[in-house]
Amino acid sequence: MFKIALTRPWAGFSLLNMFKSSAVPLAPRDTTRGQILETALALLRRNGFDATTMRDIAAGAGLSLGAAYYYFPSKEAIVGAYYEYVQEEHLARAREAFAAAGDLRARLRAAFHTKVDILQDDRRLLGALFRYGGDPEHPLSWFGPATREHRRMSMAVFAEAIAGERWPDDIRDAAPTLLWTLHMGILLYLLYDESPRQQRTRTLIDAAVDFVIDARRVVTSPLLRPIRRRVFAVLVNAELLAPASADKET
Amino acid sequence: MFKIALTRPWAGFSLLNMFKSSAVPLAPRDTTRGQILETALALLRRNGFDATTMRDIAAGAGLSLGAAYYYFPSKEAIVGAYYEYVQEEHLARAREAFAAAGDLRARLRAAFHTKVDILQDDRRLLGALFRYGGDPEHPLSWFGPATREHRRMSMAVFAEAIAGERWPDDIRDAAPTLLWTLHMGILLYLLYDESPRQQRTRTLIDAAVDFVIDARRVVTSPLLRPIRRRVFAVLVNAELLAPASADKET
DNA sequence: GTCTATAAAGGGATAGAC
DNA sequence: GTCTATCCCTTTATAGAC
Repeated sequence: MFKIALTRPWAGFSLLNMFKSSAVPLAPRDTTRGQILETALALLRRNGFDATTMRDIAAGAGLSLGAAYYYFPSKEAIVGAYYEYVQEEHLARAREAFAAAGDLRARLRAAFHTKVDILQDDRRLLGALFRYGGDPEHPLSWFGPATREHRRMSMAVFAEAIAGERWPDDIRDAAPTLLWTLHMGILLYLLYDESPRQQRTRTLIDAAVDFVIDARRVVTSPLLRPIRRRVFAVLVNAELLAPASADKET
Repeated sequence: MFKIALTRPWAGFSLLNMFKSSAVPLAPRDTTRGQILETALALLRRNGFDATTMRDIAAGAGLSLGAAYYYFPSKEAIVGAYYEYVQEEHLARAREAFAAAGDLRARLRAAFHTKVDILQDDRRLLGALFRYGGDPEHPLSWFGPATREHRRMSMAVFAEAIAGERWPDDIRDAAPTLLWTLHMGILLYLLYDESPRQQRTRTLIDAAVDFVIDARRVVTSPLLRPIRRRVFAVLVNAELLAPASADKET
């Protein structure tokens, strides 16, 4: 098993590492790998995960089945490559929007809307990714240890969105995680949103951001400090929140 | 296709209807169906969804493959039957705990803990159910239209937990949905909880309930009424919350 | 009506020739 | 790197025994 694996491009790497080590953004048309990815994503978007077979993908890319498996160890790996692309694209688009700037409300809206911009037409594919969330062992699970780095990068976008505002330290630490959680909820909503052009998700985002702005005043109130303390302590203890970072020089 | 289907016990029913119409609780050992279910659940619990084949199940129950398919249209249907069982069991156990009563804190704890009691040893199986959540069309999706009745029943347990307390009407309407959402989050946590006997999930539940008790005071405050109103309006509009029931005679 | 036996289709994945 | 051939499994469907 090991010997054989070494003859393949993804040998010795976890699925995840493979995606990350691809210097290629998503689909450079001139490589075989790029052709497979492009074909696969078109098919996956159109027909969903189960209805798209590796045989379809190989045929669409003008290759044999075995050749497709040479480039991707599994169908899941192809979906994983798409996930990497989404992450990079979100960071890029959000930063662009942040540069145009605006107040906190505008930045938060941008953080959520750019993500939905990217995912809006790929809801069936999103649903395919969702399935791995139930398996802690799976390298593609959104909540598993294997994707910790993914989550960290995803949360970093929200950290950038709220940077430059004055926050109590504990809230600044917790906010990216809380916003990421909200964003996961919004993505679940998007999955089920059958309104034209997913307008309802857009409306929900704006309302959710308004709520966050409102909640900011309430939650930062000194009156609620005891509750806040206790809640954060519980979340840290449950490993749902990173421990407070004391190293904040500057 | 139609003619053949009519000779089978699940003919003319959706997958979901089939589960619901089963007068059998879960596994009455003396029926063939019960034997299949019992065998299947033992295998699914031990080996997970993908590693358990219909051939294993049939063999374990001392039947042919075809016979297994006679009773269950698919492997998913077997998992679905388990889901029905969980629902009924939760209602029964929670009601028993509610009868022993106690204050709101005790009742809320009971509502969450009884659910975890039932699911604790079946985390791999839970993960298998999770996968359908990404597919709005799937009859077993936890968030799809096909399982609306399931959710309603699940929320009803939480409605019973908070019954008998004094609440503002809008909060009484919203609370079961909010508690159900919290409970889904806790189940996700349970899925990933590798601590001995899932002690961390138990701790999280207790803390979450404490938070709900705390939050009750804050959220019902007249000062927050404007925010509350706006949030509930948004959630109703997003169809995440049922419209306020004005028909509350008595 | 209930079940067995079996086959065939479809698809993920791998082996090994070239 | 690419192909063909093949394995294995799920699932559907059918014929027919009891």
